[in-house]
Amino acid sequence: MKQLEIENGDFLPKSVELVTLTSTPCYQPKRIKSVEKTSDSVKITVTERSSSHFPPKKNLARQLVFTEFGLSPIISTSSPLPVEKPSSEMHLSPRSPFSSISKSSESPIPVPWANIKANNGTPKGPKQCGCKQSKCLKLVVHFNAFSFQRFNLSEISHAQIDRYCDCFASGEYCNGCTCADCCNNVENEDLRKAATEIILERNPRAFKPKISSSPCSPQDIEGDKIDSPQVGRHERGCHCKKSECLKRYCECFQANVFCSQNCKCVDCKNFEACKELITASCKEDSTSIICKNSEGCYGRIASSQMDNASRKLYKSFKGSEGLMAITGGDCIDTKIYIQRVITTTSDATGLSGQRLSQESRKRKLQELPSNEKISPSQSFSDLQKVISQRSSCPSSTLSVDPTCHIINSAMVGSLRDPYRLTVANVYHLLDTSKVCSGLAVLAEAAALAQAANLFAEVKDGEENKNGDILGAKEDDYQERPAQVQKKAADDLNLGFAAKDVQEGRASLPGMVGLICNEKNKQLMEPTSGDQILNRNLKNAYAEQERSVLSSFLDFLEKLIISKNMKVDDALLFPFHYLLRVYGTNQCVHDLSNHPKAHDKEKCWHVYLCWHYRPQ
DNA sequence: GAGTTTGAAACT
DNA sequence: CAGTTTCAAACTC
Repeated sequence: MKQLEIENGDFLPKSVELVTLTSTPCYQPKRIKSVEKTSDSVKITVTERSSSHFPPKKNLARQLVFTEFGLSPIISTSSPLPVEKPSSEMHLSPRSPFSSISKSSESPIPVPWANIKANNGTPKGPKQCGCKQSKCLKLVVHFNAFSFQRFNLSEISHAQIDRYCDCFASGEYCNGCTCADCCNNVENEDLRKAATEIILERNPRAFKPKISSSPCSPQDIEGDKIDSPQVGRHERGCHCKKSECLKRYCECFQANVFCSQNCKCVDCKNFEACKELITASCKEDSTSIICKNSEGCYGRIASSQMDNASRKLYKSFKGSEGLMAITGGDCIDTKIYIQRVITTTSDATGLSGQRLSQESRKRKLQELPSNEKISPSQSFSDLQKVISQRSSCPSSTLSVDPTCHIINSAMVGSLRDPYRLTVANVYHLLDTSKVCSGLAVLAEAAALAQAANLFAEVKDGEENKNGDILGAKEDDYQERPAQVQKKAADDLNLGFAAKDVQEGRASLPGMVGLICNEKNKQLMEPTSGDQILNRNLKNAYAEQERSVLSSFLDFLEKLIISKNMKVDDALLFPFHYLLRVYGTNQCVHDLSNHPKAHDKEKCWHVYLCWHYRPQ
């Protein structure tokens, strides 16, 4: 344990001592164990975590030398490896630009709390901490002079609020605070800097903004200025469990950003679809400005059934690589939409209040085959991309966010009602799993439709050239090994078709295989069979998913309007889709007369087999 | 204003 | 990685 004299003798205290109880030669997080202050010295005791690769050396002293203008180089007395310096630099000083500006009433900085009012409606003004045990130096801060210098004002204006000592976090000294035993002042500048250094060393990103800027969606630009989007999202995401991300406990909510994929929150309501609710929530406590950032949140939906639903949704649209390649885009709204769908249907099942324990989730995940262990964000991302095509689909007649205003309208006048109850009035009869089943069926249907189109194209083309060739090729196909047919069906996500093929009763004799055959020969003669298949089916994937999801949105729109839905009506989605695509009731008639009419899903399959039967 | 709740971060 | 502890703000009464 050593003590080093302060270089500038006029700068108190005279010595600063940093003691590491354990240390490693490499960078390891440290913890401030204690801070002892005497009249002429300060001792900061930190512990460093041991590393399995580098057994700790105990009682390794590290010394910090403080000068009036900052920290001198850290001397690591026995470390053979260089200590990893934080990527960011701290230049906290009593006269830091941020400090001087933000404290001023004339500050041009729109400090986060500028618009925050206490519950009694009186402006809180610049935050004043009330720390009692941390000496206003402990724990990580997320906003400081460095970030101020580095990021522009519009970025930092979005509330880099921290739960810990706000004064320290903002690079300011405590002034007029109610804190106890405060070390965040001029007299303890050395301590302050040491703490900062340690925090940075433990986490080089600690002083970087938690809320990052990100592009807003096009519709965000709309609307009045007051509701202009709060650009950005929480970098690390929140983990709220009880607040539904609608209270200021939630860092995202507090920072005026919607929850994002980074979040691991439960029962999240902090996404755009709940804008009205958020507005209401904010109006109630008058503590926040509403934003329109369209970053949806994939906060976990607190329902085991929902987990299943998510998986089903994903499964329905699994195999969308083709679409991914085509779309490539990232429409933010789609996340919101899906979440809204999931959330509301989850609510409808009455399970929204039930939280799926991590244990349960884990178990569920383990139950899945390895190839189905889809991370929520992964499936969500896929769905997002799929639906994003909807807005670019020329045939779409829907608004960008058709249900949003409907939901919101329903909320008008009952803004204080829990979102769950309001929406449940619309969705309460919906059965999530059945809707998902409908989606799965539709995915198959659309794939078939697309396959049929391809088939027709190929057929027409061939007939123009040689009317006899097609029949011959179809005959050829029927003689191909069943594995090839199965592969084609699988790749088109034609579950039932694949099954039929396996069972030796190909419901669509020759069609898929023929398409593959033809396309193979036309485009990809020299490549492998799998490659050929994949390329040929790309467009089919895209059309399949686009069609289904577009239709599903229509369906939901109608569903929301209808208040007399029966549970089984969720299965009407395929029919809705069929009617939309073909504009006929013939399918319904055919299905109702079918021996398997009692099973709507099977009927749907049967109908498709009939509809696309070889002519 | 006191007590409770909440969730981030630290810690084990 | 999961559970626990610490902490300070948010919230409730």
